[in-house]
Amino acid sequence: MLDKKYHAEEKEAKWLEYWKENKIYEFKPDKREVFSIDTPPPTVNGKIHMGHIFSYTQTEMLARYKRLRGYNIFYPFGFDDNGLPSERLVEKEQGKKAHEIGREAFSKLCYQTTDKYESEFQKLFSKLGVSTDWGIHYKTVSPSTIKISQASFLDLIHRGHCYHKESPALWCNECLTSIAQAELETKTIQTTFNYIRFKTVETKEEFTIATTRPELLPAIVCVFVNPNDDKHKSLIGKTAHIPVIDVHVPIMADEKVATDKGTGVVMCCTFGDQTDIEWWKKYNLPLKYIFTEDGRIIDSVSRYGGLKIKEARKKIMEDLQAGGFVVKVEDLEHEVQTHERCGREVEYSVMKQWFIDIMNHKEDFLKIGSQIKWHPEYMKNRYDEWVENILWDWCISRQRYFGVPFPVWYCENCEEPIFAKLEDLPVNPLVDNPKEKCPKCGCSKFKAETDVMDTWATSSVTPLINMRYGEKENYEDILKPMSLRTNASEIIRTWDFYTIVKSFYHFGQRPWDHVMISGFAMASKGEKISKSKGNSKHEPLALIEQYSADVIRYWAGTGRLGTDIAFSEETLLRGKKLVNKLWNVAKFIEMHLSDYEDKEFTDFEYIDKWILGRFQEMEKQFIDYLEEYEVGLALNILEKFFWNFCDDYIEIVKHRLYRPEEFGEIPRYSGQKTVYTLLYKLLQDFSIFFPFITEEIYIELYHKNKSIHLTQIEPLHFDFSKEIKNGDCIMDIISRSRGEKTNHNVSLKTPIRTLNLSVNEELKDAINKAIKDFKATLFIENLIMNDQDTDYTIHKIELNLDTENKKELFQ
RNA sequence: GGGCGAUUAGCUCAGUUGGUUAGAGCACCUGCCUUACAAGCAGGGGGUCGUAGGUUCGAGUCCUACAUCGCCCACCA
Repeated sequence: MLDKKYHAEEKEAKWLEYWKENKIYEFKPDKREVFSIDTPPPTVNGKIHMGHIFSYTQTEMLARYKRLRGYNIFYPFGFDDNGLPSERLVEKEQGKKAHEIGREAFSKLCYQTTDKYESEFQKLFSKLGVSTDWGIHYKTVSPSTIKISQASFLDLIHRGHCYHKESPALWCNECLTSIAQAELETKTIQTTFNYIRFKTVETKEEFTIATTRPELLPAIVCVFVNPNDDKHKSLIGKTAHIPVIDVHVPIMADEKVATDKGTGVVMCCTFGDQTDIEWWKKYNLPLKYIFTEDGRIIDSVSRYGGLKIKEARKKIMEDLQAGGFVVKVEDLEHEVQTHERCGREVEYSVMKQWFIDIMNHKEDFLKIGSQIKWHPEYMKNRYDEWVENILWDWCISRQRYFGVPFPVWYCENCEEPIFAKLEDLPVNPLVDNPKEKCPKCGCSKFKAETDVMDTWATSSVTPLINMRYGEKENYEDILKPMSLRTNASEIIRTWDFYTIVKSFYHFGQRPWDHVMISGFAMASKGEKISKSKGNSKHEPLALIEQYSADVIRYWAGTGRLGTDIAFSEETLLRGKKLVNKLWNVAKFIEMHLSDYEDKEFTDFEYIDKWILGRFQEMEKQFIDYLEEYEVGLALNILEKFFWNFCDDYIEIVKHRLYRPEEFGEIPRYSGQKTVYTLLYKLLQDFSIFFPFITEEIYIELYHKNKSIHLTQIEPLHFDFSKEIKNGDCIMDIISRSRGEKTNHNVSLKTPIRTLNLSVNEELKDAINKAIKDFKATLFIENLIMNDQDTDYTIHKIELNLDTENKKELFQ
């Protein structure tokens, strides 16, 4: 017996335990086709908010759908715990920088901290009913992951797609590491645009350069003007004198100089921006690197050496002012590139870094991108745009501690890099040593590579981790490619792109068949959840306690794919009502199934055919939506059908279920069979969204299988199109008649003395077939039906307002 | 500046390939104790579908421009 009230907290805990014990979501290869999901390993950065719930739930629902369609689901969860995000978390918690703590101690703290947060994440996702197999979950710092990540690196080295080179790289002087282009975030800042007067050495001709970064004056290696710029043509070929710094540099011409920006004269520094690097390469300019790695001017620059970048900017401006070199200073709002992890403006550094070749294979990456089906389709543009516009090879080395070490040493004598052997992985070059002498010079002393890999270098191999790449017992056959990758749009350029890069290099093929892109959870409309604003007032665990996991899932499951969703108490309330209704209707149906035995039966009442037909129609659309990964739209139509089922159909069939002596045993059985069938199917469909309450009802009422989540959706195949059409008309008439009662402010049980209709032949036939249901539902005493060609016309609804009659009816 | 998306009732959102009177929930109003559910049921009011053009017999839906918002990218001279 179902309880009178559904107590979510108690039941949800019960079913979580049950699923775990019975290994309901365990992955075991068998004859079934595998549907594999590459779900984002969340960054373990300490904060769990509603956004996490949202982005994982839609994927989870898809896993449940595919499971119900007979697929063997491979759905491992992971945690992205290596790299800079974890380091920053630890530094924040400790109130100390990594280098102050020391490499080994710091790594230890990172492991401890990420473990702690991972268990919190796991707890949350479990509570949500995420149907992952926790037995195959992974971390991006475990020995087995490090091994795969290192193997991936070595494979790329051997295939010639990865190289070590001294080259300008983006540098963060807060995190003290190089970073990749994908880690940049644009920020708008207030600054000043400084117009500075220069002179040519030869003719003392004056010209002005506008710059936001006067502290780069000591790094100027060249001045550029546009060759077609009449105003500045005369400068070309002359020598510029840099004020205050007192250095001479050549003035050259380049098409890239825009005449309408600033003054049309540009200083080229090594390095101030991307264009500087291009010019540096193109014209083979000297290198004047003036910043230390922690963001100060190097000591060899006189007057400004040792100053922080911003201090130097201030001081040099003072000096320029004093010398009369400043023409004017304008306030300027402009955008700068910052490091997404810390917000610090990025600089450029020149040092040896490990790069993965991107620029030579852009066409291939675009081709692979188009072999993948993107949901929604327009998200593919984001990918294409990114690939088309990318400018740098992928820098994967980071001058940090907590990450996957490069399996590399360098010969102390000849600098030759020595790579670890595949069979020795994982290795830590700081601890382990090469087993052979340097093949080049025979030296046996080595320096370890101290850099670690960028976190994306590892998270880009999640398909390889999943398939246990390089292991004897692996899933390479089943997971090449995986079925589905899901993530939000912001990491198309990183996670999706890098995974495609690696898959292409390792296997020459796409990593997955489908990519599903979700939107973001917003704190409210137009307001992204952000830690700095602290606008995610709702703690996920508290919300689950308050509303139940099923209801939270309802919120997360609404809306269209790729579209942002606002946090909304109203939506939660709506979900709560829906869950409650499901419980109540199940109770009602249970009540009428005590003597029910399921058997073959085709002699359905007309109205039963109508609702079965309507369900079949709805479920077809429901499945179509889910096949397009439109979880929210599927839920939408299911919900709509369900309320109609309760309010319309159940109200009609009640009489038959309660009073077989009046309406007959067979019509009652027809009703029982209908509600038995439909509740089962509704539970299956709803189980995608509400795994807990549907399980509770299923086990109590059906229990044909160990769990509803192991059943299969088998679409109905009735041919009830006529019944659907005429049944809808009957429902219209019922609805209009009920309206008439309401408009008279009387109960719906008020009898109708006379209902006078004209109907077409087909509808007349339908009403006659459903006559008992029709009359009983509306309490019709007298039905008059005339003929007409069009569907129907209601001529008169005369209510019987006589209280005496009403009394009789209640008895 | 480039790309993509969004703009529909007071609020949160649906509206499939263009086809009668534009839908739902919440909120609001009016009724109804109806042998599952008052966390319910039956009704009602409320929308020039962002703006302006265009295509069409017909446009919320297709095209063009513009506006506003969001995301991604480029812009440090």
